[in-house]
Amino acid sequence: MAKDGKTAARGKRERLVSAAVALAYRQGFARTTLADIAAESGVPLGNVYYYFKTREDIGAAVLDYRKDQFAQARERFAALPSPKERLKAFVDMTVGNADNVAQKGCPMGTLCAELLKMPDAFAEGAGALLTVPMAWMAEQFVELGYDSEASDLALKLQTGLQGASMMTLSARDPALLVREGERLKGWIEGL
Amino acid sequence: MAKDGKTAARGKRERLVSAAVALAYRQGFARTTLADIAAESGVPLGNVYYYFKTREDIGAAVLDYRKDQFAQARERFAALPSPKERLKAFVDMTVGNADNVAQKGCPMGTLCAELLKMPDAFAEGAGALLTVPMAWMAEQFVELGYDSEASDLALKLQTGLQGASMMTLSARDPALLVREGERLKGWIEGL
DNA sequence: GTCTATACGGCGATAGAC
DNA sequence: GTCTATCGCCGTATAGAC
Repeated sequence: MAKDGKTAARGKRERLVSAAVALAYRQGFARTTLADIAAESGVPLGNVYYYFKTREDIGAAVLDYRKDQFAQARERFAALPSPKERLKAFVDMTVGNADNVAQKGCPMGTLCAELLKMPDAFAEGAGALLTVPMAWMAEQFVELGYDSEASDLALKLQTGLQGASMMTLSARDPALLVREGERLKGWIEGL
Repeated sequence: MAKDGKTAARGKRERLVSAAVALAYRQGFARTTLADIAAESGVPLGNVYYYFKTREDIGAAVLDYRKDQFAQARERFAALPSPKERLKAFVDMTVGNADNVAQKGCPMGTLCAELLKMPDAFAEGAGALLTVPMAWMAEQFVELGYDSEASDLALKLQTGLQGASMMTLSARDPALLVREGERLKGWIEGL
């Protein structure tokens, strides 16, 4: 199956993006070279340019990957019966990554912070990594009947998760994020 | 006054560090070159190496500068009569920087996150940028009589500030940090 | 589509005159 | 202590054979 070039090409492109995402998360995008990405994905350096015209394009692909990651999670959460369960599932998703967060920070938050310090064209849209999930949270709170306060509550939840992620990273202690996650889930449950 | 070399040297060194700190805050340390720092401080490139053996040493100086910045704030806060006022002064310090935070994030938090992704030797001690202030907060809460919960309360405060800073950056809206700061000060006041 | 070889520029770092 | 000139490496990007 799928012996055609397009499929092979897509597979390689995906491997390149995966490698770039992993490396950008581990060591920051700025410090990630094309040689790093080529090595990690097993693609020869020169071939990278068949899939991406410039390094900047790879950065854009990394950003898109992370955005898509939330979009997919959002679809999974949509299957859950209540807004509270959906919100708690989001918290669980973050908490489930606690070990990584303690070493490399929140995948969305750290990428967002890094890209927003880059020249305008490149940074464009990086803020969405955190604001789009927050807007989704607000929708859930609306569904819970908190019309006027929905965006405040969403801000509070996303702030709590991001703050906890930052402190988890600085203290290098996953338990911290786990604990804050439990607290936030309790808060959601009690609303 | 101060015609001797040592003083001139110290002045130049300080200008170099100031430039490095500003550039690392604005565009990240990874993307900051020695040429950038030399240009911004008005020191010729070759002369930079009289003050710093390696680029890594400049990174260490930037980290030290930020650590010292808190140490100095801590001394100022010590003059305030009550723990609550000291804690609120800390919040005010962060909120007072809201316009910068909206563009470049928390000076401590973003540097901490960036350095902690670097090789071990370099990252060593970057976590202190957030954990040392948190430990100071805990001392204030102890003084308020919250012995057993002091570190939880400190974590909550620092988490709130860092989370608010991250969301302020991603939304590029200073008002967000101002609002969260007011909320946190109200919480402190009511303890 | 794939991969090797290489051009080109920029960056960290050094040499050495002043 | 100060500064110019420059070296060598590495990173992005391209040329061109297969």
